[in-house]
Amino acid sequence: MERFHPTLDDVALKAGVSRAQASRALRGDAGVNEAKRQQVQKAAAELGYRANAAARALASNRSSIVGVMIGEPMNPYHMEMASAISDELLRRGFDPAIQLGKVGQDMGLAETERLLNLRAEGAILIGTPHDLELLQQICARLPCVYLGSDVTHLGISCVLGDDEVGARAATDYLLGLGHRRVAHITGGGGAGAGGRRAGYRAAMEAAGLPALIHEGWFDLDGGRDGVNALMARPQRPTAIFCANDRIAIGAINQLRGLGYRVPEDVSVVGFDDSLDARSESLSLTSVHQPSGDFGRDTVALLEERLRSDGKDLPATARVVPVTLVRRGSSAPPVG
Amino acid sequence: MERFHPTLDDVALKAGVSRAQASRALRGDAGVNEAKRQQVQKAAAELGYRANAAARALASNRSSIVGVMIGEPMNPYHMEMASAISDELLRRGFDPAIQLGKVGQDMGLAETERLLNLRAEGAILIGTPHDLELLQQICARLPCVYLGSDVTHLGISCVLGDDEVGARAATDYLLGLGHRRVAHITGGGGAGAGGRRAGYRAAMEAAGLPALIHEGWFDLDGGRDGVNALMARPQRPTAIFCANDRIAIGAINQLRGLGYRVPEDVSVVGFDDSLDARSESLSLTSVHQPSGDFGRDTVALLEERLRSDGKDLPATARVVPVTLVRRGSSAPPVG
DNA sequence: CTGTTAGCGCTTTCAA
DNA sequence: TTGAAAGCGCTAACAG
Repeated sequence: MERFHPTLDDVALKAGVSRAQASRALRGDAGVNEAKRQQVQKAAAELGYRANAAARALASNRSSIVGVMIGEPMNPYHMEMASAISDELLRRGFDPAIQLGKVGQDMGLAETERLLNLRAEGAILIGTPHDLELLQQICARLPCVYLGSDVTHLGISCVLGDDEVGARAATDYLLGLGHRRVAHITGGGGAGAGGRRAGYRAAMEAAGLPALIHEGWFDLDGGRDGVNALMARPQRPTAIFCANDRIAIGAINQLRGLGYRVPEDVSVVGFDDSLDARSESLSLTSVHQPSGDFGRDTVALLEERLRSDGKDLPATARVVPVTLVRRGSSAPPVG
Repeated sequence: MERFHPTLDDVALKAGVSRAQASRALRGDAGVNEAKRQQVQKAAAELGYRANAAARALASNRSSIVGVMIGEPMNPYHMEMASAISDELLRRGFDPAIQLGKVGQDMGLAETERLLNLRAEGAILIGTPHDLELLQQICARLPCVYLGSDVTHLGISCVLGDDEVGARAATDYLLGLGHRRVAHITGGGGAGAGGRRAGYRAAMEAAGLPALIHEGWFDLDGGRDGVNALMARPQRPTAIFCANDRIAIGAINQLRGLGYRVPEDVSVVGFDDSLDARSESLSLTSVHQPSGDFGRDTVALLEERLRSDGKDLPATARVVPVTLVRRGSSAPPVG
């Protein structure tokens, strides 16, 4: 239970330099005799010195803290993003303050308050809040980058996957396999749902086929309801493009429950390429959103805004390329 | 972008009291004239004052930070626990420092270092690390409570569900429905897997039936492989008790993919009662582990240890009662 | 009940 | 390249 923590003075004393020099040496400041730097580092290591984050923040007036608000912690893909972002923040010397959202509830002012108390330098918002009013209130108090959809029209910088291109690729792929009745279960008003709907629409239109849309929502039950509705139509689809993997998983489950085989009777394609999609159990064809790239871009964008300090940069949207990954849940139609 | 932050001096000045009194008033210390307290609070509110967490930590020598290490962020049930714990910490005035584990990788010294830098008062470990050596190293440096299985023999306090009773209840329930060939897909060496295996064994033995165990692991693919193996046996099971919901989901999916109906041909029961289990899509019968209770017990246990300060309390195990929730994935056997 | 006085452990001028 | 000195914003004795 490391109760005693050596201070910088202890290190300085042991290394035979002043506290100021010890501080510089440890932080890699220029202007320190290389030999002394070694001495200081050695002394620090021997004492098991670890800088007190609070003292450092107070003295330097820089907390290094960046809030990470996770809208849906129960959505594994959100967590994959969060994980990538957290790693990237750490790599760049920031200290992530992760906040977990509640089911069916936007994150909001309470979380922002906490970040303000911590003197967070900025925040990254993963698909939350949905409420744009709230989003603007948060962004007015803290430099933010929003992840999931384009909100530049609100003056907010963001990073998003190329939803439209991804959706179009998925739909075109199904059409290319020979499917004609390709349906789409949407993510309703969720982050990215709009672009995916548009991409699907565009692909169907280009093929001269009618769009077959069921308005759903980003969850298992969205997929289940979508399948129930779509398969009850006189003209049953032979392929379904789902707005995310969770919908796709719910859809496959329901299809199989109804006695349809996947992919023999119905092909299913998802979006996100989450860990579950990649599992053998599902082997879900899906649009891959590279979480690593999202992490890097998001942090880079935030850092840029942080560095620009006061000067209001125009809101930027970074669009991350996405790619279709073909797996076992899709095949040409039979007959 | 709230660049300016009023300090306690600003508040004190405005309220016409000393800084010390302002501090006491704001923190709810006893020994402050009630009228003055009001004044101070009013002044603070008007100025938009928010205490600087770093300064407070430095001066009081109490960070209020508690680390929360999440072993499998991509496991929604882990996140449900984490969410409950985070809420409870906040409620009790702690500041959760959430750390996300990587797939297939224990959390370890690097994360501990970070907590030590933050001068965290303690840590809560959710199902990580698996490596007991590592676990002990972490707990030697920071007051910890482990969540998921009994590790009191290592001198570490922990909170866990009543795995054995839960597993027994699930198995007895299936037996009570009339099933004779009840199989179990285990969680391998994962947290809680041992108790669940034992509970299943005990129930089968009490019924005078042979145990039908497939050693799996806590993931979708564990369920898939388990089903493939079990359904290939000459004596196919008519019911499967899975060591967690993820296994159950993989199992159901695979069963349906193979053409079996659930629950008509095979009943499936899970463990955890995660959000997904409760969804209509799955309607999974499962052993409910109340995340709220886990959160409260875990934080209470940690707080107790924190208060006891130096005096080494003996390691305690808090066992949380669990209950079976019957849903659509289980039914009496046909024929 | 209240104010004064010291720091907490670090960074950062400012001179040397 | 170095050290001395002055705080960062707050809490916690200690007197009144």
